[in-house]
Amino acid sequence: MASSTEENYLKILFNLTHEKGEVNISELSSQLGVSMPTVNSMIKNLQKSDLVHYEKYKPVTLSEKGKKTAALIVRKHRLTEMFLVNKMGFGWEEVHQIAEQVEHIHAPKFFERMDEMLGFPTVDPHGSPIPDKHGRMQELHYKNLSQVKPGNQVILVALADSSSDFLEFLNSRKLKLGMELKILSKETYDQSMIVSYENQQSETLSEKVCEKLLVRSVE
Amino acid sequence: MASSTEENYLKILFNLTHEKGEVNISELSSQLGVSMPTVNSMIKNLQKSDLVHYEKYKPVTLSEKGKKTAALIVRKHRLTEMFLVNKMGFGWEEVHQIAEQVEHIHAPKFFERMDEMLGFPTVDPHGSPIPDKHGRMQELHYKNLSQVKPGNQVILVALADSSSDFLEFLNSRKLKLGMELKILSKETYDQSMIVSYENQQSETLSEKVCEKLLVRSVE
DNA sequence: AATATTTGTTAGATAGATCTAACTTTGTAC
DNA sequence: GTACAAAGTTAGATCTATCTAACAAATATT
Ligand SMILES: [Mn+2]
Ligand SMILES: [Mn+2]
Ligand SMILES: [Mn+2]
Ligand SMILES: [Mn+2]
Repeated sequence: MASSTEENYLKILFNLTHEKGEVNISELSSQLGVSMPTVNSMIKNLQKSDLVHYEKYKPVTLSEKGKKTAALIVRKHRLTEMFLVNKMGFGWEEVHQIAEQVEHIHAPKFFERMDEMLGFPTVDPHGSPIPDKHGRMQELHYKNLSQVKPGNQVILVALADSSSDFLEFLNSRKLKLGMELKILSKETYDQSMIVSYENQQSETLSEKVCEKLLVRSVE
Repeated sequence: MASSTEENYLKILFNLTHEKGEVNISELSSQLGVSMPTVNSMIKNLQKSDLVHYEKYKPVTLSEKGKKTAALIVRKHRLTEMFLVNKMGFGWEEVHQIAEQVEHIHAPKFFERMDEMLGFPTVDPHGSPIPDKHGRMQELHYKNLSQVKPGNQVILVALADSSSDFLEFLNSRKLKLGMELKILSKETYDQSMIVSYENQQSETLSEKVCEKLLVRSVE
């Protein structure tokens, strides 16, 4: 069985693969906060357990076994976040650090029970998909709000950044998933947008923020 | 901060202190499933952090700091067991192994929230007291059922053994905490007792079982 | 009291996860 | 196409948690 340390490597490998396609040693090093030699030796280790494919000086890729293992950890992480928000009353900005620890618990029934109590959710509180119990995750490709043309109306469905800083920013602007947003205008100089939501307030959102808001069109 | 390993040593030290008064290296060794030299070196380690008092060839005792640290881990363990039973629908025989892992999570709000949701319970699903958030635990000294005289009526309030084997045995006899029991008779040869509960069935319980059932008198 | 058993300690080894320093390979810029 | 910078590797050290083998102290048995 993989140690917590190994599990953290696999999970970051899994997330970086989906975000950027390729994963190299220096990226892992900075994401994990450990030195490159440490990553190098751990990767050799994971290779011995057939969890990754690796050749000297080439990017690291997860094996099928590694992908499934990683997906099941991500599943535990996201189910935990959902449970903390929906069943225990935490804010979406508070749950990541707790889930980071709970994801390493080995107790299948514990997570099955969470899943049941939550009604088998398919996304976490930040809109990220929850892999199923076989480790299959649907790839959701949403638009950035920054790519939407003025006059259009969309629904906020997920976030490309779940850092607590960003989540607190969204709290301060009363932005929540599921909200309908209408793009009133876009400033050509800095790409900032004026957005109104649900007939109430309207806010100016910088390009940086709009790039992190993932939306789908109102059908 | 103490590692999970150190936390497990402290917790067992805490429990053994309450059960037997003294704690020696070989007892720790067998309870933890590690060799005596391993315990010896870990105890020196805990001593360096002022968590235990220790002199060569003498029993180990927790320092005040160690007692409080241990009590707070026991608190997390027992709150978790209570949460799993009362809020997640687990049986009392299923929760110990999960709590053994969850107790090492560092997230005060997580356990405070459990506590609130449970209505600030004072005992766990096996009747063991839950230390308060300052690490103070009330010492409950109940009678053994085996010490009760025939004809008397008592309430089952706690267990001196929470192993899943024993809990499954209790399940099979439909014994639950809070039940009123009446001692019908006691066999002088083997100290077994015939006990009736709540007017329904009556069961013969061996001495071994009666010693593990903690009761208080019906007032 | 002498001996045997149990309990505890010391020494030395190993495995996992990490580091720094030094070196090598790969990729980029001129 | 040489030279520089960035990325990656190797070697060697450290710290934690564990083990076994050998020895020592405390306790129990006869
Ligand atoms: Mn998260
Ligand atoms: Mn983690
Ligand atoms: Mn327990
Ligand atoms: Mn534990």
